[in-house]
Amino acid sequence: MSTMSYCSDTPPRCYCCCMIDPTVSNEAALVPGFDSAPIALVPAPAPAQARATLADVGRLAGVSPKTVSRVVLGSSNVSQETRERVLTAARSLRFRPNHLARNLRHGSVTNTVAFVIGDLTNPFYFLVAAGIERELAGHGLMMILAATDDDPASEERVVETLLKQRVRALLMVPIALDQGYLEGERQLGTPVVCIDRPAHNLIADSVVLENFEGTAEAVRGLIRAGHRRIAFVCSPAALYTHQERLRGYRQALREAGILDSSRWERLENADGPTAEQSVRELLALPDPPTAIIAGNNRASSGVVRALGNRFDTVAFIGFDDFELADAAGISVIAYDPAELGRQAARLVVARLDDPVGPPQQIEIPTHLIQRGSGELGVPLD
Amino acid sequence: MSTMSYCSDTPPRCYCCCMIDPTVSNEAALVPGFDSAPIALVPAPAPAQARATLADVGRLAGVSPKTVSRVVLGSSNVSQETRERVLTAARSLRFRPNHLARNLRHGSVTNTVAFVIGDLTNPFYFLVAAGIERELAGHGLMMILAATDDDPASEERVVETLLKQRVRALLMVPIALDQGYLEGERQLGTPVVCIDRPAHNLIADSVVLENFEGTAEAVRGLIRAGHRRIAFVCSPAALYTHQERLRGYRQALREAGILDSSRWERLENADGPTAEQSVRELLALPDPPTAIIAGNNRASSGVVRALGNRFDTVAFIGFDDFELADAAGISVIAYDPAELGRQAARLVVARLDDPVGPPQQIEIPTHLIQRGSGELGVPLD
DNA sequence: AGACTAAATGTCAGCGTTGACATGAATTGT
DNA sequence: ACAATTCATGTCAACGCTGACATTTAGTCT
Repeated sequence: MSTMSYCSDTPPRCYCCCMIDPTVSNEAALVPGFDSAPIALVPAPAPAQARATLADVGRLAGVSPKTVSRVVLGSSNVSQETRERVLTAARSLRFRPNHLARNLRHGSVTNTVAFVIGDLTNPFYFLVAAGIERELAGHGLMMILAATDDDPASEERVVETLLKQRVRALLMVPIALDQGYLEGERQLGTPVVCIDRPAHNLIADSVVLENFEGTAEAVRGLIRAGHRRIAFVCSPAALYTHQERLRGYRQALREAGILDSSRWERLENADGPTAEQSVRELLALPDPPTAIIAGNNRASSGVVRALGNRFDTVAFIGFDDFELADAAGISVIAYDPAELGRQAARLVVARLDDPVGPPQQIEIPTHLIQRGSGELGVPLD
Repeated sequence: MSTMSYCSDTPPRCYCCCMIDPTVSNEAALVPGFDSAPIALVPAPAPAQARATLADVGRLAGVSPKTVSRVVLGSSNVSQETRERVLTAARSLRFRPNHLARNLRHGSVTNTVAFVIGDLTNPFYFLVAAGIERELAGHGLMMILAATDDDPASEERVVETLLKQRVRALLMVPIALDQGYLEGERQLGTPVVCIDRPAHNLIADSVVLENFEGTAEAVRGLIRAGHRRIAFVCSPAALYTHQERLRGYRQALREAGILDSSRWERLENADGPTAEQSVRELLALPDPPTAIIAGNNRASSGVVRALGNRFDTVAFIGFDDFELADAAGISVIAYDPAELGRQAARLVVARLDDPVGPPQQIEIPTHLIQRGSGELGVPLD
């Protein structure tokens, strides 16, 4: 059948070293820059029965493949009698039109839109994906999900693979510092829409949150409630979103005459444990903060853990809503992640329609949900 | 360019009635059963510059398309000098091999595996998807996500669309009551792997949770702690998973001599509010339960809300872990959703390797995480 | 030198589909 | 009754790519 050697006689076998895809032929050794993925594909199964084509159906129905094609596409120029004969034949052969061939014929335009995410385990992106999926489905487009594991180098590799599959458009959460490698593709007509952060060195549409204003407004509320020592706990400042939120935080403080807040800023790491640690440190200060802002949902988890029973002595507002925040009475700066996805998908569709219009940037509004934790006043010292 | 009429002069335009895909030609009216989706596609953009093909690159480099193909595939039978000339030409034309054409040539076998989910907004499936994506990526396969919105009728429609795209395999959370419509496709060599619940009328591999034993073991623990009035709150009993968990619950009670538990079973609806309501009702009984089992994570949310401050008087164990359950000290029957996805993806790969082996069913182990809420004893009456 | 091998490259066909165009039959108009 | 029109169907080529096979060129061996 095919010449394969395995390192084990019985399944489960090793697929990383033993498998050679017979459909790729033994020519395939893959060249960097083109088919760079150093991954052996699993072999195609040997089908007991071949898949029926238009020609097969035509043969059975006694008509030409073209007539079958007409029936399948619903052309009106087919006699009722022929149509029925063809449909019967098609059903009996379990015919299913081959969209690869159709798309090739039509200039290799597919209905697939890729969504490239860094970290698949962040529930935030899932809700975004849900919004995208739904919006795209309404336009006959399918969403393909690809992850880059937050690895900038992997981003280009993944995108390259997707482009070879001729995806119709790209939706992405930019990870790499430079998306310039996509400029050529954009000129070839592939829309690129960035989500949550803007692209660099690439003319692309984008959908971002009201990071600056949302955070500033929350901090202004704390200040109005009398707080002066307000901490900001978050992930590395390098990320666009966190930059913006930090800017918003500082802006609100500045308005209140607090010019240097570096003492209350903890920006090192997004992971729960570290945010948790930061909060413990802050609370151990001789003049601990009376209010805390968490820059994202992971930081919020950390803050919740660190506050423990001191929960009603320190005001707290988190950016991003999370499950059970309502039950716990935690105030958050919230927004609709699905709306983010929906708007991004809309931009894709708009861009497919008008490839040359000026780039658009949509800002998804945020709003403060008051549940108690953010409305605490300043404790009497 | 193309003959399109819009119902509005300026974007954003209506894409549901105005758009005709010029690539699909005006023949396209779509026939039920084949291209049934009643959705007009967005038009292909008019690229400023055409996409380069092997022939274009060959022309520029002064060689035949086949030689370019050899270079791209990394064949060794190309002189170093030619190789470089070709690579230069390819880069300057921004050449990118067309996988549609390649796949067509190779018998329409793609590297795309579809994951069909009912409800995209359930974070559980996202973690599963993450596991799938990662495992598949290791085998050179991409994951395409499709949602059915928990609509059984939509399932077949979505699957049909995917099959026309010639996905390599199907991963699905079965929603419809019958997957028999896939039997033909399976015989054609497309592996089908069911996740979380088994398929009906279809020989398919599946990955499910240790629903029965996990629940039974949790209930046994409650019984050992002295509980006799143990409630079970969950979604409709029709779902396989909930059936199994309910069975496990009843089994453990039966072992303790409690033969009729219907009084403590609340199975109506998975949504938080309703589970919440159920718990309130249970607690209002003259002989309220001293322990509660929640059948899934949504029910758990409801229970948490309903318990409120009575949290330390009623023992509680939820099926499925959830964010901040640790901070809240809630005991859960947990498992690794990513592992579910990983194993499912492994089954896909194994099935691609051996299409005819006997169907496999993998059970993902669950384990009780004790955090306090499930270890409460029986209050003194 | 002539036969023989290996390496580099080319020619061709076909994967399944559908536009463009052609053909033949039935229907219409005058 | 005959051209003009409409309808049903067929033929062919091409989308981009790569296996199978053919050809050319350079290099090796006796």
